[in-house]
Amino acid sequence: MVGAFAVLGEASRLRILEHLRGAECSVGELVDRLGMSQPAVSKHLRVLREAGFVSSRIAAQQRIYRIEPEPFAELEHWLAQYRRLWDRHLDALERHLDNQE
Amino acid sequence: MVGAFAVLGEASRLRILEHLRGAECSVGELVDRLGMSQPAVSKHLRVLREAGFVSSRIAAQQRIYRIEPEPFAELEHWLAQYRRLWDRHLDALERHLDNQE
DNA sequence: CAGGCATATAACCGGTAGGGCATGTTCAGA
DNA sequence: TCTGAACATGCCCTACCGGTTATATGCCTG
Repeated sequence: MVGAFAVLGEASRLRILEHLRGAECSVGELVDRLGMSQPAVSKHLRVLREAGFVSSRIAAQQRIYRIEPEPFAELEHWLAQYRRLWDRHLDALERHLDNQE
Repeated sequence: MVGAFAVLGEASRLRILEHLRGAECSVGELVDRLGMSQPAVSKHLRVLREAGFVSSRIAAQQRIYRIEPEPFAELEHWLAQYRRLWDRHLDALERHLDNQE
């Protein structure tokens, strides 16, 4: 879990994810949009890929990257442990639903 | 936003939050539970405090720390931008499982 | 008010992460 | 098969981060 946060705790990587959120993207397009060197972008993409946030497919000479949903689902699950802190109403609702069963 | 993730991208700080999730806690109690030096714990608490994840009140010679909900709400909000990605994923998974039957 | 406890801060150090440059690798097209 | 495009990787350097030790601060207690 800490690994996922460490991956997201980097401005360039967050920007990459925001770009990929709209549509999948080649490395070159990301380089243009981020104004960073191509090796730097590739390194970040590698980190994101090894953490499962993105995957790539090969199209000719290009690598097309896209977002993968699983790590986000894990974040959601982690966050749920803390949700009752700021949404006690939802917590009460959960107890209500539990009692329904 | 990236700041919040950077704060969470550290094992000791996540452990601190998990301890505080159950109940508020003094620095000394955290030192005992984490098996770390007191200055290290204080440094992490400072980072967490400046990021808004925790707040402290003074009780005699002790500082009692507790979780603050706002940053978690911001995480929730950030995650919502990506939620539809894994909602679709879950939908696809369900359809896949349905087809299995 | 002196002493001790709980915590914060300072100074320092070793590891590591991010950036750039140079280079390797793969593939399309002439 | 040769060339160039697109991307990955290796290497180096610098900056920052987390940890420890030592010290400062603030508050109870005798």
